[in-house]
Amino acid sequence: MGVSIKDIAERADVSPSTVSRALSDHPRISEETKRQIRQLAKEMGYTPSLLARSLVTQDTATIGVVITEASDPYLSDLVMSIEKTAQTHGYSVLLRSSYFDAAREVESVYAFHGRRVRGIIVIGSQIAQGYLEMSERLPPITLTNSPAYPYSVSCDNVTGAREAVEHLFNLGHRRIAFVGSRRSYSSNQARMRGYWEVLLDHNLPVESDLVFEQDGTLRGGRAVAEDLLSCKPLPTAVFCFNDMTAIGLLNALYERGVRVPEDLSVVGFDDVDFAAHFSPPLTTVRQPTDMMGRRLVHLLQDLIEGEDDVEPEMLPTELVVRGTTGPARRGAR
Amino acid sequence: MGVSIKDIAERADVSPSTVSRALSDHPRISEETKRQIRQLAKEMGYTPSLLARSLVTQDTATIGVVITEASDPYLSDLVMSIEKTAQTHGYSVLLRSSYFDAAREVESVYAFHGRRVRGIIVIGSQIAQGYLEMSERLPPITLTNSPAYPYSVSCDNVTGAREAVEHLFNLGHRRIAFVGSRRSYSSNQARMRGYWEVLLDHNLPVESDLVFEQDGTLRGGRAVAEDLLSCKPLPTAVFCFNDMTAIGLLNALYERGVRVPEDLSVVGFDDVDFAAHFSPPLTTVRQPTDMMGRRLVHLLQDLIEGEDDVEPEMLPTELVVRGTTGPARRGAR
DNA sequence: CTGAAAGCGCTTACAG
DNA sequence: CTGAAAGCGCTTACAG
Repeated sequence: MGVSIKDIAERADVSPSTVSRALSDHPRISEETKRQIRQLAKEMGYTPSLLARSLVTQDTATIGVVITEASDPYLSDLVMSIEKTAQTHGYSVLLRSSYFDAAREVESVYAFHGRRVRGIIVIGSQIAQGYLEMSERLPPITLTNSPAYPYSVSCDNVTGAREAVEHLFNLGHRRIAFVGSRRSYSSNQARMRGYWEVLLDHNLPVESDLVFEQDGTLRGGRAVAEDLLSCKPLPTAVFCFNDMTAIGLLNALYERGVRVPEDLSVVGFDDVDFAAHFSPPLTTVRQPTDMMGRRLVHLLQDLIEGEDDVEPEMLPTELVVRGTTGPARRGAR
Repeated sequence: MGVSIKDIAERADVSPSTVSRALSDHPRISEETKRQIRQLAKEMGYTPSLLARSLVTQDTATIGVVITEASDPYLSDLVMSIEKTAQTHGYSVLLRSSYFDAAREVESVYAFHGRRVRGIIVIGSQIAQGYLEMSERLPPITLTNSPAYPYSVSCDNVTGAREAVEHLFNLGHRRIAFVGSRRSYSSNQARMRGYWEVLLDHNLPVESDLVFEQDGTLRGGRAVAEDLLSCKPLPTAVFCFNDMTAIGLLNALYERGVRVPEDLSVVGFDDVDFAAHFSPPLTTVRQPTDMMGRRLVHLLQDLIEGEDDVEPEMLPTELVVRGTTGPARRGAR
């Protein structure tokens, strides 16, 4: 159907080998021949089949990215950063969603392998350590926020969460709630741990009815408001798993006439683009999203090149204090 | 390196052809042989190379998606919808960003062609009609919001914009500003046209200093506030190219003490997820994002299958009135 | 400087 | 029911 190297060879009256070499600028082909063949290739609208090339070179120059779902700007920013870095390094990226389902995640990984990607990045893996037991025939796999997995790039979720909760504590808050995400999520576990640690450090009781499990979405944040407001005594502050949850919650609070931060302080996590654009602007923990994308690709690159003695990476977060946190209500102390 | 059909053939003491057929459940292979070979394949950790298969079947079962940049939730939602639909139809998706640059866009299209994708979706094309003059050797290309291009899925930007501006007019607004995006953007042109049409319909002057060119980002929306507020007399309402612009603007207005909607009404476009979660919730024009993604893939599918007599599709929008629009200030009428 | 040949890992008519 | 052969579109030692 398309134009092949053979077609060009015929027209140029040379062998296919020569065409191949001319096109890849092989040193031992005469300039004259090269010029002629390049010209012909252009005329005939030739685009080399990377498919065929990959088969012989054993290099598809492709990486696969498994994402849970991109309805979270943090995740799409991460994907963009990965794609950008990958492209810089000459890789194409294949994308696939797992919809938070372990089976679909694994299926995607195998589908990628079938396409002979050089490496795979799984964002928000549901099985994390599970890859250690199946990595026999698979290409290198890199994970986010799974610091126990040897090939991973995480942000320091525990410390980030600690800083957020310390911040609340320092503002005088003593009843601090946590709205988490899915339990299977390692980043959720880490952030919850940070939350607990601070409470314990300050001899505050860890009350299970101040801990809520949600799904990291706007809707989840909205949905939790009801339960949160029926706690008694009311918490004076809430630390949320991520910005989406925080914003959903803020919205529901606003509708109910709960003032932020006067009645309730709220902290998010991620510092997505529009967190700063919310009113009041959201206090949150910034993740080095762009950096994570870059490190993820570089780590994968190292693994692809056979570099084996790599370490899990842990990137620092940064507390960004804005308008949704303030001193605890007097009466509540 | 990996396990191939040949390796299995040797171990099973049959020919590679038989292995291939057994694995693809060919009817004329004995059940016994099939079972044995499947078993062996599993044991040996065989994953067929779709690369090799594609080369012979001339079908990579892959489509390419060119995106401008996913920092806009509308765009990432669209990509997700495309990916979901593509996966349902057995296609993998290759992703690439153009960063609003025509050259990078075209480069991406050719890169996809090199990988022999079956079709390409370009979101937010910078060259639109340009594809008509180069489609000779390329796979089918489908565009968004370029209704003049024969293979496209658009939402009815003109009508959507008209409804937004009519809504403002009906609230008594007579000085209505427009904050647009890049001029090269066909959806921007269409929305601007809708804006103009309504003004003309009502014999309102079209004032060029009420029309601003921005870039469709939060930052762009923020940046325009200064200029907008220096118009005299002040406009009483603003129609924005998209929700990101509107939210950036709202934020800057809030900081300056301009009340919305009392002092200024604001309308967005897209109805991204968190538009409803903003406070006040954003009045906007809803795009059928999910539907667009599905139609885009189906259209591409038709073209791939040789279905030639397709029509550009135009999907309806829906005005969603929420909290950022209200009656014009008395004095301003 | 150029060509013939083998091979990447599959599929699929063509025989038997 | 199974195999040998050709071929998809390239690259790359091996010769000359």
